[in-house]
This record gives sequence, structure tokens and C-alpha cells, in this order.
Amino acid sequence: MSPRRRDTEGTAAARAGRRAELLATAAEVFASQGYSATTVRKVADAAGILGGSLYYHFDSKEAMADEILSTFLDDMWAGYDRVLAAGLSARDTLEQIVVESFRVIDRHRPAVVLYQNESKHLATSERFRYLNDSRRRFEEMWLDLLRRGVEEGAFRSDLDPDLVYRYIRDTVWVAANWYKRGGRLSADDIAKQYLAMFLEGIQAS
Amino acid sequence: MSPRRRDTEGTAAARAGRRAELLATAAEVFASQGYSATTVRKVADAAGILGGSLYYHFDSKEAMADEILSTFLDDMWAGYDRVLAAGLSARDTLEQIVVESFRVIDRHRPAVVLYQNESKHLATSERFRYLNDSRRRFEEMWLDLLRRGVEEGAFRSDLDPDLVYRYIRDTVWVAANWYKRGGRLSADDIAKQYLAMFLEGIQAS
Amino acid sequence: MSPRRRDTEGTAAARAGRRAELLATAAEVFASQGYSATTVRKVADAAGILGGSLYYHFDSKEAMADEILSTFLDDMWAGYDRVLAAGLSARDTLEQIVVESFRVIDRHRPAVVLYQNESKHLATSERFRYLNDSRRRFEEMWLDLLRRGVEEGAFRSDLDPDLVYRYIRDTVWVAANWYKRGGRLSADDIAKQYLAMFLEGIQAS
Amino acid sequence: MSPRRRDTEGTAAARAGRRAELLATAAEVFASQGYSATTVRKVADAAGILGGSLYYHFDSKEAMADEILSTFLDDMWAGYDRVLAAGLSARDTLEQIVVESFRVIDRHRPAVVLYQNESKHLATSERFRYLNDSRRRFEEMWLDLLRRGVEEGAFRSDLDPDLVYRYIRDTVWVAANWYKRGGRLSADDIAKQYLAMFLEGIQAS
DNA sequence: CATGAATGAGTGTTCATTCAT
DNA sequence: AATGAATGAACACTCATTCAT
Repeated sequence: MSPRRRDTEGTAAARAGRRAELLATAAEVFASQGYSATTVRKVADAAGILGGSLYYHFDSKEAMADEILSTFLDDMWAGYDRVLAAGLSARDTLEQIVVESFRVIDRHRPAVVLYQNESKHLATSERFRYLNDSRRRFEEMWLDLLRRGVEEGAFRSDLDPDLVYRYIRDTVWVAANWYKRGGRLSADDIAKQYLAMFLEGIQAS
Repeated sequence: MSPRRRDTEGTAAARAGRRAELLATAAEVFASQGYSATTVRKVADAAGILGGSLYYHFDSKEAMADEILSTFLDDMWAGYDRVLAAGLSARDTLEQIVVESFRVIDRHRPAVVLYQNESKHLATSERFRYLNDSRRRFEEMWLDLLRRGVEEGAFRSDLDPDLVYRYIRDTVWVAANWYKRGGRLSADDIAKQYLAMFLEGIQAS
Repeated sequence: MSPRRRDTEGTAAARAGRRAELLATAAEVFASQGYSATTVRKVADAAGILGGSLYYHFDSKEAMADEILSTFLDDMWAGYDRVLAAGLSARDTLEQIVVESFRVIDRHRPAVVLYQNESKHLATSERFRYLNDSRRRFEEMWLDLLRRGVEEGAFRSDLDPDLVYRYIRDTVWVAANWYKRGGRLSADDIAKQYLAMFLEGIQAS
Repeated sequence: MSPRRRDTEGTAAARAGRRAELLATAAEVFASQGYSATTVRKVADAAGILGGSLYYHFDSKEAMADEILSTFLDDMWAGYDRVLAAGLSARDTLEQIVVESFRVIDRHRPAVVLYQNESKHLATSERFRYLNDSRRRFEEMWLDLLRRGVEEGAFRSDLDPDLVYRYIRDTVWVAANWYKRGGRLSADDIAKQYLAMFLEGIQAS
């Protein structure tokens, strides 16, 4: 490794680090104020620079949202794919997927909130077509999983599959709105209790 | 009833009707595009009038959101209060509250979506203080209900009450995002299945 | 005089009375808020009717200003012409003109304020050309009067005539801004004291 | 003085200079068209920039008026205070105050016109409370001065003090409407002749 | 990398005006 | 005579974006 190469790497890494910092800030502001209500200036203020200066790093406000969302989705699918590749039973897969989901929320909370609130709207633009792709793959994954669980005798057969899908999907992801890293309950704690409710319900047995 | 009185009533009713029409349109647009991303002109377009004409009926965009939200919340609490006054067991109360919630979603779908997405943001302004009041009352009602259910031996005691509260709250209300009146499943159908999942879980027994 | 003619006259008189009432109201509002800052609705509110209803009586906001100003100017010139026709000395003429001016202020206070504040701006439009005509005639009248007074040995000759003209003009008319009918000093009282100051100054002799 | 400090000063001075330029332009337009009838775009046009660009420099149209008026009033009172501190006789003080007033008109002509025409209206808003404060202090100063002049035997005692105050106040300030820098008569020339008229009147002696 | 100044399209809102009733 | 509802142009102001420095 030549010093020159080290310098270049150092610079590139520094730049990437700055990008990541700015994106984290932007995601936080987008999540807390809403994408549309967030001005570029607010993001810049939160980052301690002037509005125009963000354009040195990003092409547009949309580009920031794009990078925030695609980073989150890539990470999410990497985790899901690991689980799905493990060849577990439907019940165990569901467990792992839910656990993985709360870990993703832990790592990408503001991005998840942004996704939750704005993906429907953003997906109308060509640039965000992948949001729809992801959503469709997500839906297929869950419907397959639920169907398999019924076949394997693990899940009840008297419930509407679409409804069950939406039930779990909504419940898990909307939790990003209140989840706080380092709070009383860890992501894994929440996953465990949510799973208990999904599977067994809240009724005393 | 004299003709004159009928005329007056007709006029007043017509005016109220127009307001309600415009509010319904506005709620629809706010819900589908987001409050902040919705321009007053978009609302007016959807209503078939010009942007400025809305101001004959309403003081501001905020005033429209205000009326939409307070109408919905008033109706919701009227329903809840009827249930709570009936003196049912915790389990039956939960059932009725969930059923009532889906009926409110049926009647006020766009308002519920608006509430879901924007109340946090809107509540920072004095005018929408009642949003916070309602949220607090809502939270108390649920925590009381869940505590009582545990005492009555109806609900499991091994779950975190705050978490259960959020679980049910989120799951019910977020359904407003996809619920469609006149779809395959009625509001009561959805309530019934959601209750089954809340209480018994999706696991085969 | 036939009954029919009396009816017609009665109606016409009533209509003219309503016009005059509305114009008085409009003048009051124009004077107190400024022509441009006064909305048609404010005038209508002050008159106890709705904004659109004013258009039954007047063609436009400008038409109201027009009628207010021309009525005032006509009355003012009628008074001035009476004075000028009397063939008095310059000194006595000045006295009478000043007295007459304060009487016009008494009768048309809001119109005078409107004239003071807006004539410059309004006079750019064709419709208000008469404002410039009046101003020019007014200026000529005063310069003649002052010149004659110097010739007659009544007025000092060491002062700039233009300056003296502006001095008196401004001082008299700007009083409309604070003059109140029925106040401690009548219009004639003020005229007398102003004349004392114009002629003799405030210095003890 | 280090180069760095010089740079910083240069930049700050340049910014202040731009502000002052824009304010001078705005004052000119406000004075000639009236505050309310002046659109922000007209101001921007006169400054050779676009409407929105003004908001980089100022928070609002009101903020411009605020800065214009407070700058003028601060300068005026600084001048008055110098005169008042000199301990002159009432007569000499009056002379100096009038001279100073015309110098202020010379330096702040459009601001004075703006003040004249709009202060009554603007002063209703909290932000412009200082307009009322200044007006009150101004009134007290004059009434004190006139009373002292009578006591010192310099001014006539047969005139109404309030009336004399208004007479002088109006006459001096309304001159801002026609005063032109570099015209036939300098500010000091006008002051001298106005003083002659105030003190001795226009009557030949 | 960042700033300061500007752009220009668009936003919520106002308002003079119209007109069927 | 007056109302109620609407129009459409204009307004103050915002904001994503650009660019010379």
C-alpha cells in the first residue's frame, strides 16, 4: 500500500464519511418533519452548513431521499436473503424475518419512517421505481411464507392471507415511528414480544 | 313549518352541505398526497373550482385540516364513549372498541390517514392542541383497558403493557391506509379477523 | 307636481341618499386606512352590506374615490369662486380663502385626507385628470394672490413666492388629518389662529 | 490590521452596503407609490433583481419599512439631542430644531414621506411600537419648547399651544413631499425662510 | 468544501369584480 | 337592493437550485 494510495483512500473514505453523515442528518430531518415539509435549508442547518453547500455533495433533494432509501432497502434485503437462504420452517422463518426487521429498524430508523410515509408518493417517479419492485417482492415473500405456514400446519387456515400479511407488515414497520435506540426495550426485546402476540395473541390461555 | 323557514333551512343546509363536500374532497387529497405536499390549488381542482374560491368557505388550508380532524375525532369519541359507558368486561370492551374503530375508519378514512401522518407535526401549533389531548385520552383509555383485562384474567400478564398498547393502536389505525369501502372485506369483517389475531394469534392451536 | 312625479322624486332622492351615505362611509374608511389598503369588503362591512352589493351602487372602487373627490373639489371651488368674485384686497382674500378652506375641511374631512394622500397617485390615470387641473388652478390662484399682496404692500417681498405658496397650502390642508368636527376648536377658530400665525408669526412683538 | 481582518471587514461592509442600497431603493418606491400600493416586485424591479431575491436580505416587506423608519428616527433623534443638549434659549432652540429637521429631510427624504403617510397605520402593529414612542417624545419636546418660549417672552402667549405645535410639525415635515436635493433652494435655505414665516409671519411690517 | 447572492417557479392567500338568484 | 358563490389576477413569501468566488 503506497502512501499515495493511502492518501487517496483516506480522502475518498473521508468524503464517503461526510456523505454518510449528511445523509444521516437528512434522514433524521426527513423522518421528523416529513419529506415534503423539510426544506433543504433545514437539512443544511442541521448539518451546520448553508443550503447551497449541500449541492456540492448531492444533486438534489430527491437524490438524498434516493440514497437514504436504497441504502436501507439494500441492507434490509441482504438480511432477509440470509434468512430465506437458511431453509428454515415457515414458523422459524417468520420468527427470523421479524427479528431481522426490528434490527433493520434499529439500524435505519429514520429511513424506515421516510419509506413508510413517502414511498407511495415517491414511487410515482421513475427514479424510485425500485420502491415498487421492493414492495412487490416483499409482498410475495410474505404471502409465500404464510401459505407455506398453513400448509405446514403451523398457521391457522381460517384467516384471510392478504389481511394477515397487511397485519404483520403494518404492525412491524409502523413501530419505526416510536422506536428509540437505547430505550427500555431493545429491538430484539420488541421482536420477541411482537412475535408472541403475532403467534399466540394477547389472550390468557 | 312556514315556507320562509323552509327556505332559510334549505339555504343553511345547502351551505353546510357545500362545506362538507369540499372538506371531503380536501380530506381525500390530503390523505393521498400528504398535507404538506397538497397545494390548495390541487384541492380546488379536485373540487372543480379555483384556488382562491376555497377561501370563500374556509379561512385557510390549516382551517380545513382542523375541521376535518376535529369532526373525525368528535365522531370517534362519541362512539368510544358509548362503548365505555356500557359497563362491559375488558375483553368485550376491547372487542367493541376495535369494531368501533374500524367503523370510524369506514366513515372517516381520509381523515384517519391525515391524522396518522400529520398529527405529530400539526400538534405543535396551538390551534391543534386538541390532537394531543385526544392522543393522551386515547392512551389512558387503552392502558386502563389492558390493565383491567389482566386483572380480570382475560389478557396475558407476561407482555409489556405499553408495547401491547402500541401494537394494537398502530395495527388498527394504519389499516386506514389501505382500507377501501365496498371492498372484498367490510369494516366489520376486518375487525373480526383482527380481533382473532389480537386475541388468539395466527398460530394453529 | 303630480303624485307620480313625487314618487319618482322620492325614489330618486332615496337612491341619491343611499349613494351619499355609502360614499360618506367609503370616504371615512379610505381616509383612515388609506385608499390602497382599504378593501371593498371593509367599506361594505362598515356600511353593513356585503362586498358584492356595493357594485349595485358603484361601478368600481375607483368610481367611489372619483365621486368622493370630485364632490369635494366642486364644493371647494364653489366656495373659492364666491370669495374671489368679491373683489377684496389680497390680504382680505387670503383671509377668506383660509377661512373657506377650513370650512371645506369641516364639510369634507375624509375626502380632503384622501385627496392629500392619494391624489398624486390617482392623477396618473385618465379618469382623474381633473385632479391635476384643480391642482394647477389652485397653484395659480395662490401665486396670483401672493403676488398681488406684495404689490399691494400687504405681504413681505423678501420671501420666495413658491415657498410661501407651499407653506400655506401644506399647512392648511394637512390639518384635515387631525381636525375633528365638534372638537375643542371649531374650524373658524383654527382658521383665525392659523391666519394669525401666517400673517404675524408666533414671535412676541 | 491583518489582511484577514481587512477581508472580513470588506465583506461585512459590502453586505451592509448592499442592504443600504436596497433599503434606499425600497424607501424611494415606498415614498412615491405608497407602502401598501408598492409591491415587493416593484421594489425588486427598481433594484434590478427578482422579487424573491429581496428575501435573501430582508425577512419581509415590513422588515424593510422597519429598518427604513428606525434608521431615520435614530438619526433624527441624534440630531435633536445634540441641539437640546446645547442649553440654548427657546428661540434659538426652535431655530436649531427646524434647521436640523430640514437637514434630516435632506438625508432621509423618502423615509420621512413614508413616516408621514404610513406611521399611523403601521404603528398599530407591535413591531412598530417605537413609532408611537417617538411621536410622543416629539410632541413633548415641542410643547415644552413652546411653553418655555412663552415663559422667556420669546413667543406670543395668545395662541393655542397644541395648535402651534401641530402647525409647525405639519408644515416642516410635509415639506418632505416636494423637497428635492440639489434643487433651487437648499435645505438650509428652506429652513431659514420657514423660520422667518414661523416667527414673523408673511405680513409686511 | 463552502459561501453568498441570486433565480424562477410555485405556495397560500387576498381582493376587486361578476352574476345568477 | 342585496346575497352568496365564484373568478382570476395579483400578492407576499418560500424554496430547490445555480454559480461565481
